[in-house]
Amino acid sequence: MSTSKQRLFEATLKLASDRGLAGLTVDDIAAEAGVAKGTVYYNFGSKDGLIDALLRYGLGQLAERLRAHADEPDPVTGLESLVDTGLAFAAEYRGFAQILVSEMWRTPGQWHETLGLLREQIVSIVKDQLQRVADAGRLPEGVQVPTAAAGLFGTLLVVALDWQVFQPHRSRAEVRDSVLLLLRGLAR
Amino acid sequence: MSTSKQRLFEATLKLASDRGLAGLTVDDIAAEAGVAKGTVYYNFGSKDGLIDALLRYGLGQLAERLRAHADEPDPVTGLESLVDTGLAFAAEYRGFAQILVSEMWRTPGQWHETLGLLREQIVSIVKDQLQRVADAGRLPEGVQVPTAAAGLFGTLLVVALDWQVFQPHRSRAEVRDSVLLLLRGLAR
Amino acid sequence: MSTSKQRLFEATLKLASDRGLAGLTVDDIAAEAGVAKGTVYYNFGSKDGLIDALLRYGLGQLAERLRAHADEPDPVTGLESLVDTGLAFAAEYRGFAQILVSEMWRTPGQWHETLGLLREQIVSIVKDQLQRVADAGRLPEGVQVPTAAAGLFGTLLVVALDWQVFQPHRSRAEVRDSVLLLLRGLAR
Amino acid sequence: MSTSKQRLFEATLKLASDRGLAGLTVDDIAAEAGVAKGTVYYNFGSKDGLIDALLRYGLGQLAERLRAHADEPDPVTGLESLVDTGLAFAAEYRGFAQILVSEMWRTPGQWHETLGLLREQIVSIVKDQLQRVADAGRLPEGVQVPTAAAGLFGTLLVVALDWQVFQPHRSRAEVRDSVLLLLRGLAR
DNA sequence: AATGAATGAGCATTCATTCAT
DNA sequence: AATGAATGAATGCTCATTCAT
Repeated sequence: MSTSKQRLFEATLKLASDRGLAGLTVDDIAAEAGVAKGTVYYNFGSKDGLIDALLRYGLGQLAERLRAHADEPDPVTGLESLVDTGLAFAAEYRGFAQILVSEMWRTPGQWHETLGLLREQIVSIVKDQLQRVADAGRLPEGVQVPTAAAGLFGTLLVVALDWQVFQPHRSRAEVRDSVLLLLRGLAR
Repeated sequence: MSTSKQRLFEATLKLASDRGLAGLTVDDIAAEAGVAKGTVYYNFGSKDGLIDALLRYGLGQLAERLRAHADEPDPVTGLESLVDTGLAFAAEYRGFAQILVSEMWRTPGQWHETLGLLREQIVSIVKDQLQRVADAGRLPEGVQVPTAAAGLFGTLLVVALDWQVFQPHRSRAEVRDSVLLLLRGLAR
Repeated sequence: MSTSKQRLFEATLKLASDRGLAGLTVDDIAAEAGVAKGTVYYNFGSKDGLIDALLRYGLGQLAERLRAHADEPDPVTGLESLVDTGLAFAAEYRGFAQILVSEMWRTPGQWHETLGLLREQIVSIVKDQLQRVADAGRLPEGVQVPTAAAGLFGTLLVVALDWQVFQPHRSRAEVRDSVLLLLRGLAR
Repeated sequence: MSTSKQRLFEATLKLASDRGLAGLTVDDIAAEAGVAKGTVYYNFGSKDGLIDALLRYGLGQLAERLRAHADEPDPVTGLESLVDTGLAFAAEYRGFAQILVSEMWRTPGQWHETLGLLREQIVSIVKDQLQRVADAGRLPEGVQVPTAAAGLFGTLLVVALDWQVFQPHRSRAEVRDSVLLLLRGLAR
């Protein structure tokens, strides 16, 4: 990836953490990245194009990290590891998580299509891990894996943000453990 | 409440469902409500004033409905009832749920203060209900009630929206049951 | 017509005479008219909208003036009078004539549709006058009235502009007479 | 002429037919020509330089064609032949004719100086031909040759474009004949 | 001789807000 | 209590031009 693109991604993420996507101007992004405004349009065509590319890039990174735990032998441990990874990612890229939660469920939002596809990707990883837990007979009867996966994804996102925004005094370990406790409720 | 205010609330909610708060103009809101633009400023002082009042109004309604189940004798049944009510509210006022999820965790968001107060109110209701479950010894050991309450609030919001936006074919009953199943995992 | 609209028409015409339509900025038009930039958008929706309205307004004025000579008893005199009126109009509203000649034959130009309709209107007036000349047996045999009308309209426009731009030293009377001489060639 | 220059001329002409000069970007021209944007600046120094060179090139071609009929023995036949050639040129290079008519009478237009010189060249050829007709005593008395020449040039341009844009169904022969009929009116 | 990534001044447009009625 | 014409700061975007390769 070109230096300009990388710098613009980083600048966008940094500013989005502070102000959200709505209050983000191309002027500011370019200034923060240390490039001219035109560079945004040369590389991404539009502000939307930049955000779209950023979403794909960021969610790609997340997917990669989440997949890294797929080969854990114990399915429940793997699921816990997945949760831990998700939390760590949200903490590291808070701006990104805020973008996701702001835009993901906006009906015809400008990036709805992109987000739908990316969500499918992530949810699918969670689903696979949950399925392994289910196959091991460690999910309560009646739980539908696809629904549970979608729910778990959203919950993780929201819990991570709630922690950062409203309970910043809590340690990451505390939050991770409380989510894991909830998950543990699932296991017989 | 005056007719104009009521009409403006309804118009805002309707439009927010389609476009989110960011893409909402005072012109559009006034047109949808069938009043002149000046009326918004006469009644609420500013666009932010309108949104702020709308948030207080909507969350007040939600709090009222949630509290209605506080006197259920069995705490677990009460918790389930609370979830059911939350889902129903989100389905009925989708635009409102979208506003919440879009704005709630935006750090210096324009309505951050208002939302923080309102969130506290709702989370507190959930917390009370969860505490009753804990007091009855039906929560897994180690679960911290305040954390769990915040998490449950966010999860409910997110699951409801995910249902409406990405899985509209599913019936409300299905979604409710799957959330309840997860909750049931908590109970021994 | 509102004051703002009128002022914007006049300002646009004035500036278009100096710089043509291409080099015209909304900032400059608004400043010249003594209104805020937003007023352009409030009244006309866009820069194109302003130009479009201006074309309709200006061509309407021209049509009105041209029709004023329709009741001249002698058809050839009427035609000469029409030419004279056209020249006077072009001299008075040079900017308008420049807009017309710049945009009229631009294939998918932004105002192509509007211009086509308006051209039809003017050409039709010329056509009626020419038809009266033809009915009086004073057109050379074989001349097709519709074609001749379209040609006369364009010629008038171009001769008027050529006079103003490249031969400003010539008096209006001279130019009028030379065009009339050409026309007189038509008459037996 | 280098290949790049030729390709850029052709590309500019092609695009100008569709969009006029104003809506023409260096990006588009270079893309259409199949060269890099920098090549325009390497060869012509600026966009204006390219247009300027194109105008000289195109009008040179036209002048060459028009002069080819100067040795026709009968002056009226020569004039008719000149008209025919002009129409044919406009039909072949419509984009060029559109550029001319759009820019020729724009007062301080960017290429005003160049266009003035070139116009003089063409008008001079027409003037010579008309003078021969006048010398043969076949112009109505009182017609001033310089004025008539300027008028004929503009008329030809405008009639040709009107035909292409608003009356494309008419055959070229028809248009030629109707212009010639008008001219014939000039002859005793 | 040619390239194309990068630039930044300039522009059309949006929209919350004001105020005279 | 309500209106809507007018405002102007703010913003996304365009495009001719430059320059290192």
